[in-house]
Amino acid sequence: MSIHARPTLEDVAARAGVSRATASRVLNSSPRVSPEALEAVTAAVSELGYQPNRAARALVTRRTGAVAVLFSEPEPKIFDDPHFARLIRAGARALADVDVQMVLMLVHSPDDQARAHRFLAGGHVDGALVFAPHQNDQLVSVVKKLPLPVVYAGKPWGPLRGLHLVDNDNEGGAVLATEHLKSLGRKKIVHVTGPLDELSAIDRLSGFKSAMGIDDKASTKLTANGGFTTQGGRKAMAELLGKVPDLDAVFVASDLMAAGALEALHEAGKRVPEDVAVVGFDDHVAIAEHTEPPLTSVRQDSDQQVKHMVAHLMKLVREEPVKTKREMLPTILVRRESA
Amino acid sequence: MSIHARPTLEDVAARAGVSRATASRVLNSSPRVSPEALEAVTAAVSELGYQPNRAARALVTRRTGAVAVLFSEPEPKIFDDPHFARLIRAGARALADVDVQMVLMLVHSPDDQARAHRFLAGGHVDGALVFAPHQNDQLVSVVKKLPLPVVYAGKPWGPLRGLHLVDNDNEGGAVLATEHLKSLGRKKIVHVTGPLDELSAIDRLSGFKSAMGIDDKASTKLTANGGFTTQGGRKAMAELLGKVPDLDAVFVASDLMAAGALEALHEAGKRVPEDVAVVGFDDHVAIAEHTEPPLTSVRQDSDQQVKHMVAHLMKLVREEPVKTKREMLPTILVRRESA
DNA sequence: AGCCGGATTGCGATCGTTTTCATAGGGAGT
DNA sequence: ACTCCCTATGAAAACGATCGCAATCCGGCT
Repeated sequence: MSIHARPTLEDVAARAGVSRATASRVLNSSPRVSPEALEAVTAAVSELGYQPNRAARALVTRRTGAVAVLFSEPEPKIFDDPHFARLIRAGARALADVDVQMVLMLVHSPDDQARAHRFLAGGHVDGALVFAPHQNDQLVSVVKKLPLPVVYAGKPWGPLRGLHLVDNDNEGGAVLATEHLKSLGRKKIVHVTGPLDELSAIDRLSGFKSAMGIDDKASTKLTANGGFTTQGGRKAMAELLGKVPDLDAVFVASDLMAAGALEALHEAGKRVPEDVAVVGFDDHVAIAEHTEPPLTSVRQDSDQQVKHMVAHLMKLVREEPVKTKREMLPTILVRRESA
Repeated sequence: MSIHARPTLEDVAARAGVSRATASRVLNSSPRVSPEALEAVTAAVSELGYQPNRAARALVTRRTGAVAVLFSEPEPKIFDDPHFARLIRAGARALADVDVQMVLMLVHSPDDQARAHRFLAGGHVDGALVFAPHQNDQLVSVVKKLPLPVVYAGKPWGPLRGLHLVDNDNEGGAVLATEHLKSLGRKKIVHVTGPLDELSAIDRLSGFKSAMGIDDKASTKLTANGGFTTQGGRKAMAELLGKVPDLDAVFVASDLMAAGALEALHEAGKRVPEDVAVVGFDDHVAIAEHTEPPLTSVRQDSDQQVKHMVAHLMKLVREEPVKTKREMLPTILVRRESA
């Protein structure tokens, strides 16, 4: 063992005066080790600054200690939407916490899909976290038929049976928002939706409808699509001001759109919240706290969501039993000044 | 070999009627293989859908086939600045292209630094790409003393000797922008800087000063710090309008700030570009094309930058000779309507 | 004293590659 | 025909961990 070579388990064992096997058992916290052995090995490990060789371990355990994180999202969104950065960050954190490598793949083109498929099928990772909210996402169909543990963020489009996922309670959050507006005494409440090829947007719309006690036909008169972008939110709000001149409250399905909606309201000379009360969704602090006025919003905790996804995935990877295939995370209303 | 087990090199060799060694040589494109062997093995590989086992390879080559991508940035920025998403995306793409796994680490707290240090020292990756623009970044000092190939994005703070980096020509770009404004006949040109603990911001300021032919003292009268945020850009612009009432052009050190600056100019009743010409920096399309009016900006190609960083790093990893330790990427001016 | 059984331990095989070294094969040169 | 050399190949030894199996130790019983 030269000075510069990293110590191996063999070195640790020698130093601790035990065999490789025993040292290994200590590292994997097996119960079948004597207290003395445990202590000796632990000491040796820290004295030598030993770190297990991932490759060697992976070779024999047939686990890579890495998971793929797949984002399927059209180009422009990734750049604009701060939600992504947040999710990526949460993923990096949560995976690092369990000492698993995160392999990030951004999948857009069919080329990317092919690459992702090859990579996943190649057994380079133990599992995958998939963020693919859109309708007919090819990535989902590709991933589905792979013999690989997968946990989805939110509901992917298509049949859900057999899929593992962690979703936010979009519908419940929308009900919360709408009820809040009603409780303020608002009579004419409208809704700016997200793109209706995303189930989160659809669920928020359902929540709105059910809290309002209206059906599809009635709801088209009270809603407009803002596409989850600031510009879209602005336009949708303007549209609604035209369709429903006497509106006095609006539930906007994302904070990004709400920022746009506020601009449109200001331009139309409406005061918030006096004339029109506004509730957003996401509780994206960087946005919600800096709008004029600060935005009341439904909080969905992405950090928690990702953390749960990771925990769930790791169970699947270790083939531990999971109680539920689908987890639903609660949402809460955060009051600021806009409603 | 059961149906479900992935084929090994042994299987490929058997099918091709050669030995493991020869098959391996084909996979690593060694020159010492006969054309027939090459063909037979290639065929066998594709028939079996063989994919080499990374762990086994890593074990013997002592290379992991993974590199770390480290971002050191205070929390809020990561969420707001679209530049990050772009860099991450470019990194994912460029690394996937060379079939290397990207391990993303976002490093903020001292805790994160410790974790990163442990991880990097643990030999879990072959090298690292480091994005750490700020002064006195602990991450840089940690990374520096590791015996690990590292390529920096832009100049890290501190002594540069021995460091490998790929930088954009910030100074040149700033000169380009300023000269352009001069060539439009503008007489009173001011500059909104980025945070002066980032060398990119400093370099852009130097470019401005040298194109204007002014010294430090003169420059403080003509500049204000916008901190690379939209809000900051707005405030800085307002400040400059106060300090230099007769200004007729402004070079803003980032598009994000330029968006803020435009708002401030509109509020002050200035027309762009008639009263005040504006040039941004980054050519961040999602911003520059949607401002009012569309923004003339200096393009720095982040995709290229990252691609070069990856190429450079891979050379270091393979211990190939590199001609220059430092690469400088050119910038160009993209004209739109603001100047 | 002899035997039994549970708790610890170590031996050695194993994972799937790369790589060194020795060998076989086959012109070319004498 | 014999050597010489160069090319293509294969046998086998790594790489550093995990884990099944057998061996050892020890106290407690008979």
